[in-house]
Amino acid sequence: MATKEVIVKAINVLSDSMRECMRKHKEQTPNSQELFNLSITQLHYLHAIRERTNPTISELAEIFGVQRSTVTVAVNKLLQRGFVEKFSSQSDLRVVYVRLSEKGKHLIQIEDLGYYQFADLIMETLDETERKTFTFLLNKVTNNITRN
Amino acid sequence: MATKEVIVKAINVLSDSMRECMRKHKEQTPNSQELFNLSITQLHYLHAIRERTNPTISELAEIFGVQRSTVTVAVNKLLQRGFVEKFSSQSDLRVVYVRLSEKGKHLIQIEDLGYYQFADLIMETLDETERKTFTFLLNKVTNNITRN
DNA sequence: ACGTATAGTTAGTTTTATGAAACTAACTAA
DNA sequence: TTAGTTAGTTTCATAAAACTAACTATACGT
Repeated sequence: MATKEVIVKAINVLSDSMRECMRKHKEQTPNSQELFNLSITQLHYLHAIRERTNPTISELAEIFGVQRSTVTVAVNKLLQRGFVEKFSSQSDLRVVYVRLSEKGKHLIQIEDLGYYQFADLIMETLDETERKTFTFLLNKVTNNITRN
Repeated sequence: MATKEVIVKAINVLSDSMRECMRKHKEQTPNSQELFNLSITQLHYLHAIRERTNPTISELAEIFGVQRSTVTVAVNKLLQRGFVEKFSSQSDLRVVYVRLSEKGKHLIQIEDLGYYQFADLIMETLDETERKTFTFLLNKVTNNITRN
């Protein structure tokens, strides 16, 4: 099987499997109604906000390829529920920054536990040496992509 | 960095990067309006249908953890646009099977090209040996997960 | 043959996501 | 100071996705 095919297959299998895993995690978590009553899109926003330092509305619009108005609405919804905070730039009063609140950080941490479960699922296939190698390569790939 | 952290980071980085990559692919593809005027959810349905042989409505509802009525509506929408076909079981006339039409198969193939681009992005980080190792391990993981 | 269970559909509703257009406030350059 | 731009918001409209409840048609057990 060619390299590309392996990757495409892996993308399909792993993303299906992860969705399933996250769904189970959500079901198992207590108070999940309150915490997880967020759409996938809203979770994407929280992640994107966590990954950068204080993005602006326009940056988020750029990242997701949507209109600024869409971001305004989405962020305001997260604001109402206390997951994020907004604050103005001092040098340019038009600009609005967004960051996670403590509650938002906490939520994402709980969500990460689902990722951990999935990570376990992946790792239980491999022996100790393979695990090290896999982790090393994954890390290399990840770092490279982050750097663009 | 611990194994789990590497994986969680990789999930975040890779899924962000892939979303971005698929968006670009979509923009670059001609006739994308007609072909890709599908939501992410609808694409998930097409993938799920491709991965199995002739799932029923109830099976799809189980897979996605939604009501059967939701699946009926989603599948009918795909049916109207000619991406899937429905046909009844011969042994139980209540049961409806779903499969991809030729047009649906074609669509997914085009979408796979986006995955290929992403695969390229991943692979360009690694040298020949690393690539082989990475592919081998990924294949092992994937096969194991598929087998449940 | 009758009653119940199952597979799927239909109707109606709610929530979320999105875009377009009109708007305010703030900044920039001439 | 005036004209134009930029950042963000608000309002309005629409579509997708999900649910519940009521329904049809089929299957099955007794």
